Amino acid sequence: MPPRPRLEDVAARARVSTATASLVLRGKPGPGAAAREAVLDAARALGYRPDAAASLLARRRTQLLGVTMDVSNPFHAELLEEIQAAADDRGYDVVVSPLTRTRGERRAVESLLDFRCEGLLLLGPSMTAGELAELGERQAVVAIGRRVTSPGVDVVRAADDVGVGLAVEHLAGLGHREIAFVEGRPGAITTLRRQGYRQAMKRLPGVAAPRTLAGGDTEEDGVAAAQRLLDHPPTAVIAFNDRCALGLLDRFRRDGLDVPRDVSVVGYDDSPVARLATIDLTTVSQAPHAMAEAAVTAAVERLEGDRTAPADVVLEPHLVVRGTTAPPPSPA
Amino acid sequence: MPPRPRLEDVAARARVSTATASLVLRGKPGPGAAAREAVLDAARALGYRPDAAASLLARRRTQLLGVTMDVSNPFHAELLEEIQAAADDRGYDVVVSPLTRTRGERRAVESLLDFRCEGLLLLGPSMTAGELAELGERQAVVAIGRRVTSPGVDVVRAADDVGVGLAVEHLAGLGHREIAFVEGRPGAITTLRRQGYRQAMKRLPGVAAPRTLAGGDTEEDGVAAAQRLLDHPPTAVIAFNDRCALGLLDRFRRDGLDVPRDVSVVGYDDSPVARLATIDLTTVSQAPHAMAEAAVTAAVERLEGDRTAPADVVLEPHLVVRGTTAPPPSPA
DNA sequence: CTGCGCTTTTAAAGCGCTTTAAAGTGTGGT
DNA sequence: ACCACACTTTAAAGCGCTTTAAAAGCGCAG
Repeated sequence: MPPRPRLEDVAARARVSTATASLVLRGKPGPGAAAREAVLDAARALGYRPDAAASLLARRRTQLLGVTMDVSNPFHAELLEEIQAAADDRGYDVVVSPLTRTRGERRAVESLLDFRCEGLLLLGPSMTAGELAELGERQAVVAIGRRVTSPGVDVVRAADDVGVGLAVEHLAGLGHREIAFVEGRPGAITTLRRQGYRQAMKRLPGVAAPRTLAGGDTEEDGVAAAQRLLDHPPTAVIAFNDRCALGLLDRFRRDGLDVPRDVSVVGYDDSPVARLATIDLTTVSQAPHAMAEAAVTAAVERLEGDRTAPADVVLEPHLVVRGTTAPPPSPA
Repeated sequence: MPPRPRLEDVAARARVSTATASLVLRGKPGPGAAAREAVLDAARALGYRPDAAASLLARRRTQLLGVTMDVSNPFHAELLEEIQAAADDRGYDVVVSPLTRTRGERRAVESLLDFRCEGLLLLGPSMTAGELAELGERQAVVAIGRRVTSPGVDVVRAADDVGVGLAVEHLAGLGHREIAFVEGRPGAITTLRRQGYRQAMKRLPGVAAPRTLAGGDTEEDGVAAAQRLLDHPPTAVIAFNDRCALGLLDRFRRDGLDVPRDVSVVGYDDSPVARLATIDLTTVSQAPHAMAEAAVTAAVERLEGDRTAPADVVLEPHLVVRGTTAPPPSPA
C-alpha cells in the first residue's frame, strides 16, 4: 500500500511551502485566498490526514485534555460524552484513559502525561489528597465529584446535601413522615449526603426523627438494607444512589410491597437505568452536562492563564420526579 | 515549574549518549551493565518519563492498537479490559476512542488513525461492510462480534447459534417443553441466534414447536415481550440478551409469577449485572477473555506478517447456570 | 521610478525521540 | 607487539509537523 501522504506532499501538489500548507490546514490567518484553495484541493485529492504525533510534538501547546474514568460506570460514560463535546467547543482534544482492575489511577494518569496532556480531568478520583495535590502542582487538574482542598486542584462537584434535601422535601410534600436514608460506603460523599438528609429532616415540620441505615453503592447493598427495613418499614426511603435504589425496589417488591403505593423510593444520579420505563425511578440528577462544562472550563481557564486560584464549582442538583414516589398509604 | 526532563538530560546525567540511554530505557540489548545502571539511576533521579508523541514519531512501528467502543456498553467495557491486558502481554499499547452520540464510528476511527494505530479493533462495528473492507485494505482491522467477509478484515465472534442451543438443551434437560425465544433487533446476530434456537428445538426430542417473539436489546423490549407472553406463558424463555432478560424478569414478577418456580429465564452475555446476587441470572457467556485474546492475536499476526489471509475466529460460548432456571412447575 | 509599509510566502530550525552506520574498546591468539 | 574479532558506544540523520524570522511581493505616496 502507498505510504500515507505527508504535509510535504500536499504542499508540493499545491505548489506552496509546507509552512503555508500547515497554516491553511489549521485555519490560521496568513495565507491568501488562492493559496488556501490550492492547499485544500491538494489535501482533498491526496486524502491527507495530519499525523497527530508529529503535530503534537511540534506544537508548543498540545491542547489536549486527559480524562481518567471507570469504563464500567455509566455515570462516567455520560460525563465523558459531555466532556468531549465541551472540549470540542473550546478547541481542545480529549484523550481517555480507562481504569481497569489491572490498571490503576496512577498508571492511567501517567499514560495521559506521556501524551503531554495539559489538563487532567479525573472522574471521581480515588487517589489520596496528597497525590492529587502533587499532580496539581505540575498540571492543570480538575477533580470531578470529589472535594479536595489544594491550591493546584480545581474541583467540580454537586451540592449533594442540597440534592438529598430536595428528595426529603419532595417526600414530605407528598405527606410522608417516616423517611429513611440508606447510606453509601463511608467517605466524603456519604457524609455530605447524610448531612443533607439530617438537616432537611430537622428543618421540615411534621416529619419523624431521622433514620439512617448502612448501605453501599450496589444493588446488593440495597437489598441488604431493604431486608433490615422490612420488619418496620418506613413509608419512604432515599437511597445513596440509583443502583442501591434498584436493590431496594427489588427486595420490597419481592416481599409483596407495592412501590410507590406502600412505599416510595428515591435514588440518586439519574443514571440511564433510572430513566428506563421499566424502572422509572424518582431520582436526583447531578446535571452531568453542567458538570462537564464546568470542568472543561476550569481546566481551560487554568491553561490559558485566566485564573490561578483553585476553583470550587458547586452545582445545584435537581430532582427528577418519576414513578417510584407517591403519597404515603392513608394512615392506618 | 521546571520543564519536564528529556532523554538528553538523562543521558547527560548518566554520562552516556542519548542513543545508549534510549536503548537502556527500552530494555533493548546492547548497553553494558555499567551503562544500564547509570542510565536507570539518572532516569529515576530526574523522574524521567518518555514523551509518547516523540517516540511515536521516531519509531517506525508504533505498536499501537486502536479500539473503538461504546462506553455505555458494559460488555464493551469488559472486552476493553481484557484487550488492554492482552495487548500489554504482546508489547502493544492500546488507545481507545469512544463512540458517543456526537461522535460516530467514522470519526472515532479517524482519530485512531491520526495517532498512527497499526491495528484497529472494532467492537461491534456498525459501519457498512464496504466501509469496513476499505479500512481493511490499509490497516489491520479486526471486527469483533460481527461477521464480515473481506480479505482485509479479521473477525472474532462467538458461535451464537451454539450458545442459544446450549440454553435450549439446559432447559430441555430440566424438563421444559415450552421454550420461547425473544429475539433482538433484526440483524446478523439475531438471525444467528434464532437459527440456533430453531435447530436446537428441532433436534431435541419432546419439546414443543418453536415460539419466537420480536424483542430487542433493552429492558423495555423485554417488558413488552413479557407482556405478550403473559396470556399463554411458556415454562421457559430465552432472551436475546441480559438486558432484555431483566425486562422479562421484572414484568413476570410484577404479574405475580415466580422465577424460576413458575417460569425459567435465560439471558445472553453474562454481563456484570447478571452476576449480581440480586439478579442471579442464568445466561450464556461469550467468553470476553478469549475474545479479546483472539482479537489481539489476530491483529498482531497481521502486523508481524505471520498471516495475510483473513482470520475468522469463532468462539464457543458456554452456559452459566444461576438462579433463574429450574424444572418447570409440575404438570397441571 | 524609488522607497516605504503592508501582507503573503518561505527557508530553516527545532519538538524529543529512535535508529543506523560508523567509531571505539578491549580480548586473546600468534 | 600486532591484528582480527566481538562487544559497546556514539554521532548524526531523520520521523512529520509547527513556528519564527526573514524574504518576497505589492500597492501607493512622493
